[in-house]
Amino acid sequence: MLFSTKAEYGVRLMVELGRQPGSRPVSLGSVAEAEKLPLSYLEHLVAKLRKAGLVTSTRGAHGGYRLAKPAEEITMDAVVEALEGQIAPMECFHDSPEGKVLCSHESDGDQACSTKLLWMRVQGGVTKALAGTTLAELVEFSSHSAAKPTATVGSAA
Amino acid sequence: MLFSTKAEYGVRLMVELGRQPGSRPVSLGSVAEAEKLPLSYLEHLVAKLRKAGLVTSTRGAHGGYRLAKPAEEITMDAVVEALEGQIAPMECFHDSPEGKVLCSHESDGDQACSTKLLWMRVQGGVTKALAGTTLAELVEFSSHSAAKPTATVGSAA
DNA sequence: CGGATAACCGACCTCTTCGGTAGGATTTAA
DNA sequence: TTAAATCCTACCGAAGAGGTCGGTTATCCG
Repeated sequence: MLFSTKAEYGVRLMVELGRQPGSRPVSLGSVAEAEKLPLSYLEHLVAKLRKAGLVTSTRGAHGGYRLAKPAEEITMDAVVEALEGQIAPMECFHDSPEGKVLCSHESDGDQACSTKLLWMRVQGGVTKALAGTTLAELVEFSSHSAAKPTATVGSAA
Repeated sequence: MLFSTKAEYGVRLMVELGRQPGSRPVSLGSVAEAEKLPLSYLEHLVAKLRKAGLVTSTRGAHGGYRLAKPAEEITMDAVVEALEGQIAPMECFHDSPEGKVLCSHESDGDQACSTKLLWMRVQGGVTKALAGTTLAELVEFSSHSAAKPTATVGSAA
């Protein structure tokens, strides 16, 4: 599998937030209820999203989460990266400070390692797909066919 | 990480085989030597490649492995899939017998789950990148810049 | 024939991550 | 002041990653 359920659950969480009018915060409990996901696990995931500046939180009773930006401005590369960590096809891949792609096998001189071409293309394909998809698209897409349960704004359960 | 070192090592192994003239089999030992990879681990990987019909083996002294097809006809989606298993962005994704993409969250009716659009695009990007790259390209690419150690055809060490 | 070489095979082992639980502390609206 | 919510840290079982090891079989060469 390319990604774990962290990305899956996290994206669903974001979509759920994206469904809401936007003014009132949505409690994690209601999201967990709507998506049938374990609340305590979602807490871990939403923490990453918050640290990445994708959602904001308000504590206390009637608190909850809401999107930090309009859904049209949230691209999925940021979401997935917040949840899964840096998107690289392979261990040895990492972005250098100057934005270049490095492969740690190239330490001996700057000769290309035989797999670099391949992983570059793969990474390109993935980031293009992720960066080219906005949260708004997913919200729209999922609300089409679905009489899906939506998180209620009030208290859960 | 999208892929593990299984794909990395396996691809390097294939490239190493691709460098050879083609008639004589290359021993795993010499590949391990050239790429500085553990021989016993490579054995597991090459077994998968063999079962997938990508390499053929000849046993006994002066035995070894060679490509089952010319490098131009080997695309990397087959290689990576043989090593890593089915290429799917997410646990819930699997190809149905008829070639359709399924998402197990859709069991209740055929309504789209909110993440399907995203994962479809990601998978498309990956498979396009993999299927669009041949082993021959990688062999060519790696031999350009490199005074890389090549597996000797004879005995290792 | 008898080594030596190498492919084959399966059991095992350690370490990390995944997916999730538990318990508590803190903030805030009613 | 109490209930609802976020926040935080620790833990835990299962699974996979990345190897290692020992042995078996097949084949060439002298």
